[in-house]
Amino acid sequence: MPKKRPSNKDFDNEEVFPQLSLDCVIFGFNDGTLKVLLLKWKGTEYWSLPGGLIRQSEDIDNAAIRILQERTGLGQIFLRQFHTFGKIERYDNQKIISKLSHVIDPESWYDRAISIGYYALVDYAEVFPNPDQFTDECQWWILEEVPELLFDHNEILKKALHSLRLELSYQPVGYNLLSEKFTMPEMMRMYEAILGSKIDPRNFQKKILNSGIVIKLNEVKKGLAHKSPNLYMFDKVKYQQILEGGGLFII
Amino acid sequence: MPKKRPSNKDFDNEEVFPQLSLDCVIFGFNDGTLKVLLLKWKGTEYWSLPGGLIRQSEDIDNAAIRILQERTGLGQIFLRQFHTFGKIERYDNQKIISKLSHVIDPESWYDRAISIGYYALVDYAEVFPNPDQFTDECQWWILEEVPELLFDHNEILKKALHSLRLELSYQPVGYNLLSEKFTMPEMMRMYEAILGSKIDPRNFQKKILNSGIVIKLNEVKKGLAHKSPNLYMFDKVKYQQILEGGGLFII
DNA sequence: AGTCATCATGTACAATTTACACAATGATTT
DNA sequence: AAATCATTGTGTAAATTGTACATGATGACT
Repeated sequence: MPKKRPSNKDFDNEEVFPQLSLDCVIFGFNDGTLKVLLLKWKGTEYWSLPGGLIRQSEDIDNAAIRILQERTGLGQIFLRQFHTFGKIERYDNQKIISKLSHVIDPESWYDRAISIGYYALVDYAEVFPNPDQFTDECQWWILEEVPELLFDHNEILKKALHSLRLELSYQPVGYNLLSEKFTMPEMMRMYEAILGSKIDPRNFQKKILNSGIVIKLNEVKKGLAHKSPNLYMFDKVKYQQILEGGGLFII
Repeated sequence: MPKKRPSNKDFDNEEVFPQLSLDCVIFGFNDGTLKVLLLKWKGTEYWSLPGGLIRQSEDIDNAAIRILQERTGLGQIFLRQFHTFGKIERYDNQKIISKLSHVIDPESWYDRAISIGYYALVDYAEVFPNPDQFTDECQWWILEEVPELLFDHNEILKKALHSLRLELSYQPVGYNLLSEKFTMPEMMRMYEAILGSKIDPRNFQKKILNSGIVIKLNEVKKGLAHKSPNLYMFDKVKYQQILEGGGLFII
């Protein structure tokens, strides 16, 4: 079915896997809402998820780490492979080519590609968004306000969020979305943002403290408009114990 | 890193994705234990999971369905994509070539391949195991007795089982592992086999009946050595409702 | 000094999960 | 025909977990 199948090269002249790509859903948390990092393609108003190709010389997990590094500047990342997308018609190829022909070379474009999806949780405050060579903007979007994306990226995002929610329900996930020190309401709002529902603060606090994954500090967060909330940190040892098995946790 | 990159063909002369494969972990349940369908490579004593290549003309889900159909004869299948394996050194390539050089052509063999893993749950009694063109035996193995497998297939199997266990705990998965009519102890032993732990029969029965996914029939299973157990069936409507969303459920 | 939004906290009730033992069945043996 | 034996089927009480809910304390701002 594909018309052309040139041997693909990436830009370091590193050989890459043909017809295979990797897409990253990068979640951040700020101001009480979940955010996603999106890229705007050069000379267009079209947005997509960050992604890239997989080099012959790297593990796919490392490809995801590299792409994340390039887009966010972060080295310490929570990453999960969540699904591989391989429908024949993931999106309308002609439409994509017509939208992006000034950036991509239609001659070296495959009719079909399979994409491996990863999602990442990062500390919003430490990210320096960085466009790639196809794009001229890299920006956080509020999850609920994400526009129509190129390719099948809305579906990928939806599936990533679904996987994140599932994971959250049986594992503590927050580590990388919050700053090192955080308040209980911050953590609670993060859970609310991910799950998309309200949580009772008393029950939440009880549950989190009972699990032992956080340590209460003798410090409060000053400078807010109201009562200064107490600060907490994750108990890294306990946290890791609970995460035991399953997934890629780089720290 | 790969030395050769020929355009790969499969045997219907259908073009396939290069450097990409698909592996299936096919679970069955019989005689109180979980079983896995394995293939023995021609002229060797080496076993592997069933697998294959992905055609340019099919969705990856359909590739998995096709492979399953070819190995088991079954059309109605419960399938889940659970992970994509993409380490550089998933296994020792030279070792594989030396073991299988009489079956595979080392010239058309990639130095590296990425494999998409699916697991399937099938009704043991209805499967007709069927080797492929590289193998001369297709057989059920008891999960605990699975030998050392070719490639990284022991790891893939381990991850599949892990995913199945996770899924079992939030979805009623049994439908496809049991015959149409089954007894409560059979169902319980299936859960025990998957989870690898004992379950209290009174609590199990209570839970399953309360969930409403099974219907008690006015029939017992005769011919056993002891008291004839009652038969049950799944309530398909209820079952589907509970499965709502998430995953590939082919029926 | 008063106002106000936010933070911190405990108890009672409901729901769920866990632990646990014995009588009934029906094929097999004596 | 009676006894044996492995297996099936069933209920209750205790413990645990989850849920619902309201008020006083704080600290910046006016």
